[in-house]
Amino acid sequence: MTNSNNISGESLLYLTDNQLRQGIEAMFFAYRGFTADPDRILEEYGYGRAHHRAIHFINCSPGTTVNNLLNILGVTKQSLNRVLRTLVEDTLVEVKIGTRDKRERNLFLTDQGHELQERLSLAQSNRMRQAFKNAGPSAVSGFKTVLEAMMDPELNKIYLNLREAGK
Amino acid sequence: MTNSNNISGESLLYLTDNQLRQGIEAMFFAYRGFTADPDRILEEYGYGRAHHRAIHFINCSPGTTVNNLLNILGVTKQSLNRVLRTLVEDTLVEVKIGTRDKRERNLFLTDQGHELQERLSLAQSNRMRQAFKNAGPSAVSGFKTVLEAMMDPELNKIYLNLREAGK
DNA sequence: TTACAATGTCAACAAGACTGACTTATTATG
DNA sequence: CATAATAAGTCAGTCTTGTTGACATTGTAA
Repeated sequence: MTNSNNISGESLLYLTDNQLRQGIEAMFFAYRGFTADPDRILEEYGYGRAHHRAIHFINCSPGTTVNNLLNILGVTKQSLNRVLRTLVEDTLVEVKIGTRDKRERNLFLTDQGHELQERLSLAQSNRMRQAFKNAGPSAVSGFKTVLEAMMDPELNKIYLNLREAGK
Repeated sequence: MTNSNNISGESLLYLTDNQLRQGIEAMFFAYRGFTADPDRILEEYGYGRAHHRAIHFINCSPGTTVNNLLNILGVTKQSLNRVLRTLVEDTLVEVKIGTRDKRERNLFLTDQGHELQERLSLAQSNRMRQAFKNAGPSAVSGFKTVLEAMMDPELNKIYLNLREAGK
């Protein structure tokens, strides 16, 4: 069994090199599963994960600014702009000049954008729902606890802010 | 609190759209933390994540073949070969002609390769150890359970094989 | 001997990240 | 008001890492 050398109890065992290595590999393989379903949908549109991320976070925070999105995504202005430009050209994203500060651009999904967003979200949520169902509530709680502890502190802040924004 | 609308108990609440969305975002932000430390080390060498992955799995299964590595990594022969070639040129990886089947190439880390592997592993493990420590044993168990449920079935098989190989 | 398999290689291409430099509006500050 | 700072967009060039397709080499198996 996995616990053949469990002499000192789980509280000590769970930090062995082997357990850590398994954690690393679990992240690697699970992340591939995590992105596999949306990737197939995006391919139809000629889009990539960068488009997915932009759509996801514009949907979460409608009216968000470009700068805000840059902070969340952690990429350069030039990199985001390329993606944003195609989404605007394809009328999935709408750009409105800021009301308070006219330098800012507020980003919104169009109806078409929402349509794709929902397809992507459904595909990704279905897999996560299935995983959560199989694992059970307490496993889900542990899953989130570990992931939150694994984030960089600034990213954890952003994550928690989004959490509140989602009511 | 997060449970302000917890009327029907956790067993029903944990599958709401919001909980699923949070799971998706947790994966996104945690994966960035997961790769941040190794990325900084790899930069010194002019390497990328592709090199890290190759080094990791050669270390786990010394003497593995190219085909085997292709299955694990899920990339094309050409893509892996480019990475492998630089690692061999830099004498981090050694290639030996197969004994059973002389068409096969068995891959090993050199001493230099082990050195980098240990630096990378240490950096990544440290973060995971910290996360595991903060979260506690039962959270770690839940973390792995959910990740395993999230993998594609074939990837889960590969993951479980590696788990056994690691004693 | 012929077919198949494992590997390596060449070329061309694309997504998506980066840096650096520069422009255009607009706002804030002295 | 003039100047500095900010938000955004753009152009050009580079890098990594993935892709296809075609082809060569070597070794195994039918």
